Amino acid sequence: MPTVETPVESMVTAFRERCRASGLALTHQRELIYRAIVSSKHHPSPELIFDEVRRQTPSISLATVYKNIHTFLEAGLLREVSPHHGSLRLEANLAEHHHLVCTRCKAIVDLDESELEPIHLSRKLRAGYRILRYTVEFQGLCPACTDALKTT
Amino acid sequence: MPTVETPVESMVTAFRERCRASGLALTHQRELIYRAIVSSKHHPSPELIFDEVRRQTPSISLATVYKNIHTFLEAGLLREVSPHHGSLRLEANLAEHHHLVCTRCKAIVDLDESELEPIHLSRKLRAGYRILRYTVEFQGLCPACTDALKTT
DNA sequence: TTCGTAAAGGAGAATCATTCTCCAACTATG
DNA sequence: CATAGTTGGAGAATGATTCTCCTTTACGAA
Repeated sequence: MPTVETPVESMVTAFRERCRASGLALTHQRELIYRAIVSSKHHPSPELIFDEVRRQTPSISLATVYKNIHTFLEAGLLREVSPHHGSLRLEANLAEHHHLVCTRCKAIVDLDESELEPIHLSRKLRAGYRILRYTVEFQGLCPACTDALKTT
Repeated sequence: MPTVETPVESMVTAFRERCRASGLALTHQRELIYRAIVSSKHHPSPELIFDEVRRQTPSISLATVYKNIHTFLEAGLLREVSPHHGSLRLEANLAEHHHLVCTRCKAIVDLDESELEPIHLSRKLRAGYRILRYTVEFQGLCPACTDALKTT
């Protein structure tokens, strides 16, 4: 009689199917990397994933971890937590406002607080957290990139 | 008769006062760097600020730009657009959810969509943008860091 | 104003994250 | 199990950021 799959296992199963559907070879390393990310309760960096995965397969290379992370991001199997992590980006506008981030050209446009209704938490936030502020990050395409993709 | 200050000039004036109040020496380079950021309509990277500032003072060093950005961030004169830009951070959870980011230890915790009321835009977003999704980034302190700061 | 001192700047090396190159090993298939 | 096309491994290369070390500057006191 079949055992109920744990959430991690069912995600790994789905992962295998999606690899097959996308024509991605199902290698030992890929499954380890994906499994490490799914199993993590945090939002691990490539370096952390590498450390984890290396415990199972010490010969794995950091470059392999990076390559597969990008492969998985393109296939939509993973998501990047920060839409603009590559380089420090600064602003002097200290008023509450939000951001529109173009996923293609990485432009960031301000959206004033007044353009949005206030956000309400429907439950008390977890005990022990001290929330100082929030920002809404909208992801999408800016006008120039919307056009560029139409033309292509 | 006094001229009305432009927004940029009034921010630079406030900047000078806040430097004095914080005991920061008011150098030529600092004012140039701050002015470059305030004048930018985008959210510039250190490299872009350097390029801009170098047009006025070709001898300025990139290290000076970085050092002062950090000084300004600590003094609360600037804000970092991304709360976690240093390294790629990943997640396999593709469902809509939000993040609590600890500004001290950089931990990122998930907050389910159901813990928040839906967000409504009170006006039509700027024409030409194509919004795909949004994420609310809450910034604050996690329980461990809240305790750590109490003790210190 | 001039000076002394602490703070800040400049140049380039060092470090850290990420990507690339190139060749060997492996997966999927027949 | 042979083969073609992917993928993996190792280390060099690149890009962003920080550090080191020495020189210059800002600014309060004389």
